[in-house]
Amino acid sequence: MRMEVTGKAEDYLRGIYEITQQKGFARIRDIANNLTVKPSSAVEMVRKLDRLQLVRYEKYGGVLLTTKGKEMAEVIEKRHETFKKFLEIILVPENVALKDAHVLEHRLQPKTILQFSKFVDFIENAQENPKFFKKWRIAFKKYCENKVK
Amino acid sequence: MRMEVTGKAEDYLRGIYEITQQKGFARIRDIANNLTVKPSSAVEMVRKLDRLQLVRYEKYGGVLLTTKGKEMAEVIEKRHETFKKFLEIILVPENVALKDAHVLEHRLQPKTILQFSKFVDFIENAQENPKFFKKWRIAFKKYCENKVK
DNA sequence: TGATAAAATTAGGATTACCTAACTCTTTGA
DNA sequence: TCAAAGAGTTAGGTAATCCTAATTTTATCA
Repeated sequence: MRMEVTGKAEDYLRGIYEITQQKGFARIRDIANNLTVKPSSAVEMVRKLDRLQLVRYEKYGGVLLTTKGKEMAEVIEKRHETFKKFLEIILVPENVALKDAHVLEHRLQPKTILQFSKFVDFIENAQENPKFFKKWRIAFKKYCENKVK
Repeated sequence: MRMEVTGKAEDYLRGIYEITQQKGFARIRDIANNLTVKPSSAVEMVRKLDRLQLVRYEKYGGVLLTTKGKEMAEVIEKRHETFKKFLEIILVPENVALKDAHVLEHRLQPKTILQFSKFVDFIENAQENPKFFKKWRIAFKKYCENKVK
């Protein structure tokens, strides 16, 4: 069995991170709910993450992120936020954006992710000329509304 | 064996379409090269596409798209172009964009794809106010150059 | 035309991720 | 405290893709 942090492993890591933020630790059941999989699938992945030293896990016990796992989860979380913001900017409805942000996160090369993130910053921050960007967003919204199809 | 047109099947379909545009038909070897897989993998997928009636294929013969397959490939191709253009707009280098456009295409929901495509149109066409958009693109480019990291 | 090279196919495996069903722990409340 | 109920685990499968190595078919050219 090869041991790599695949896209799915990252999803789980982010899920565990989110749960941990709320209640200090994660149970298999929480993880399964968060990822919308069966508990048996969650156990399988958690065992893998344990082998990779990204979480600490004991049978019938809670799941905790290791330092390494937490660091990785934070990078993943940030990337996730970038994609969520980006989808908001291009006016994807929130319920759709929520699912698709996950899809966008995996397998993109660092350079592409960087550019996504720069784009989001450019639009969001834009301290240099706030009016310009407000204008831009309004124009895009209008464009979407008119061209109905 | 369930029979669905998965993400990978779409990749193959687009590959076959591209090859067909150039030389009228596709051989297994061409397909394997286009997709960067071994010929044995190409055979496997081509057989699947044949079962789905998306290509016509005979052992040791060429591969042709059916009408249905061609229609589907055209939709896929257009979507692919949208993502490629989008990556150009956010200044992802072409060699990186080429690979990542593929990644972006799969599993996104129709609404999200529509918004990507509207965004690209908005930026590219922008007949209403060409200066505004030129300004926008230059501003984004500058933004990327300054904020080096 | 027949030997060799090239192309295509098949068989047999591997990987990732998911599931169901049966079991085993743990927790909880009467 | 002890029996259900709930949570977690395991075993055994499925599906999609890909691979290597062996085999078969087709093409080429001396």
